[in-house]
Order: sequence, then C-alpha cells, then structure tokens
Amino acid sequence: MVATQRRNTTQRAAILQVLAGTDEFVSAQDLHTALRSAGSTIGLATVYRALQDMSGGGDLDTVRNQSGEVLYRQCQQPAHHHHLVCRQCGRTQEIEAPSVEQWARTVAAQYGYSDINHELELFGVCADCTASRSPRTPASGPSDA
Amino acid sequence: MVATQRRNTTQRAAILQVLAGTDEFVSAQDLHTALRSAGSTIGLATVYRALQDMSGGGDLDTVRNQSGEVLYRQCQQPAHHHHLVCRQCGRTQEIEAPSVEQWARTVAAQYGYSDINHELELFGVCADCTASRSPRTPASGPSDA
DNA sequence: TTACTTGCAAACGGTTTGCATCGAG
DNA sequence: CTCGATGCAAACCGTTTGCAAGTAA
Repeated sequence: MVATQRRNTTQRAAILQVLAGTDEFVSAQDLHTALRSAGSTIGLATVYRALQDMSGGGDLDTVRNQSGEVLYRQCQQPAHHHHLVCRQCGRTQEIEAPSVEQWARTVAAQYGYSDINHELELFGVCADCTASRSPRTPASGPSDA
Repeated sequence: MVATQRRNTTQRAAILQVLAGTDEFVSAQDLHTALRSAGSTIGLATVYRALQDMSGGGDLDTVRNQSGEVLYRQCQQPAHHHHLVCRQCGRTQEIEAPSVEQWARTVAAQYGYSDINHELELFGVCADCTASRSPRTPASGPSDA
C-alpha cells in the first residue's frame, strides 16, 4: 500500500489515452464501453480500479452527476474549477469561480473548519436545448432557490 | 402529476415527525431504522417514496454525502442555502452563499444557459475533530485550489 | 521469480419497482 | 367503493471484492 508501485500496463495506458482524447467527464461504465468497442478486452473492475488509483493520485478530476454516478476527467490544470452542465444534452462548460474559493475559506474559518474543499456544479439548460423545447421543463425540479 | 393528492397516512406522519425532531441530515435507511426501532412496521420502500415525494414537493432539503448516499432534512427556510459538512464527524452547518446565486446566474447567462440551479457544498474538518486529530488528513484530496 | 494486475463473476449497498393488499377520502 | 399508499421481495445499477491466471519488473 505504498501507492507508488503502479505498474504500467496496457489497460492503464488505454484508459489514459481515452481520457486524454476528451474534454468531457466520463463515467467508468462509459469508459469501459468505449474501450470494449475499441477492441480492448479490459474488464469493468479494472477500469474502476485504475480510475480510483488515478483520481486518488490526483491525476483525475471527479464529479458526481445528479444520479449519483461518479465521472472522471483528466485534470491538467492546477487551478480548481467547476462545471456548467446542461441537464438536457449533457454538454459541459468549464467555468471558474475565483470568488467562491475565497468565500469557502472565509466561511469555513468562521465556523472553525479546516482542510476545506468544496463541490460546486451548475446545472441548467443550454441555449440549443432551450431553443428546441418549450421554456417549461417540469422534468425534476427546476425550482432553484 | 398534480402533486396535491398526497394522502395523509400514519407512515408519512411518522416520517415527518422524525424529521421535525432533528436538525441533522438523515438517510432514508437511518430514518427507516429509527422508525422500526420506534415500533413502526413501515417499509423501506415507503420511506423512500415518501422522502422523494416530500423533497420533490420542496418540503425537504437533500444533499448527497461523499459516499453517494442521499440525505434528507426538513427545510423550512425559503432561501436556498448550502452546507458545511465535517468530513470526520458529519456535523452539518447551514450556510448561505448569496453571491453564489448571483454569480451562478451571471455565468449561466454568459454561456446561454437558462433554468439554472446549482449544488454547492463545503467539506472540511470541524474544530472539534481538528483538535482531536493530527492536522494531516490525506483522506481523499484536501488539495483545494 | 515475485507480487502487482487483470478479468470474470459474485457480492454489495443504496434505491426503485411490481404486485397484492390496505386504507384514506 | 376507489384509487392512492403500503410492505415485501425481487430487480436495478453503479461500484467493489474474491480469486485464479497473467504479466511487468
């Protein structure tokens, strides 16, 4: 459990390659399906294990979508950022929230909390989807604040 | 889907009662266990269904803990708010993020997104836990940014 | 050769659903 | 009496784990 004896296997490389080729967040399942479609015989468990290793090692960014699934994405930028996700087509926009970082630290300090991190995701309907649908989206609960 | 033909059953009342008696977020499972312990013969499915109805109707506040479990809590304040959760003891502090609401709207508009809502949770280690432990918590990824 | 990795399948844990029965209105 | 609500058990779904075989180092 030294966390530093990761072997360089074909599977791991394949996963990294897929991740390197996309800007989107992908689920372990999607990744597995993609790899399988691409001819790999990689197992689901392997994908999960690799993804965990990588994110644990700080090489991947993770988010949990609204249905509770964990999504992974290559994280090359040092700056912490957030996402604006279209509830309808899944399109993802990378956004920054500089003031939030500041705010988080302040509020945390206020309550005596330390070792802070935060999760912030915006969900909405993108322009395209808004255009091709009636403004009303009784789907789940558009009722924000 | 008129959301107004909810029947006033014993089970529903019991759930509300438990929720009314606590300030903490509770999981459906915990709620079920509590009710059972209290003598009720309520089923897990019923708890889930009721909780969903209630949160869908805006009567409950929900958060997803880091292990993916959904937690419910009675929400009486009209204002949208967020939480500061202790990663170690689970203690939850209700916080407000007025500027975030504003920011979310702005950013969303910027990208042409509408019907926006956001999820923002702060995770950290509360004062008590910080005191009773070494400052290092290599748990997941304290590396904020 | 060593022992980490892999793939498979079974196990898990939370949540949802089908269905016959119960009970509020 | 009706139709929504309930309880149970089985189904789901994403994720994890046990294990024997494969393979990087």
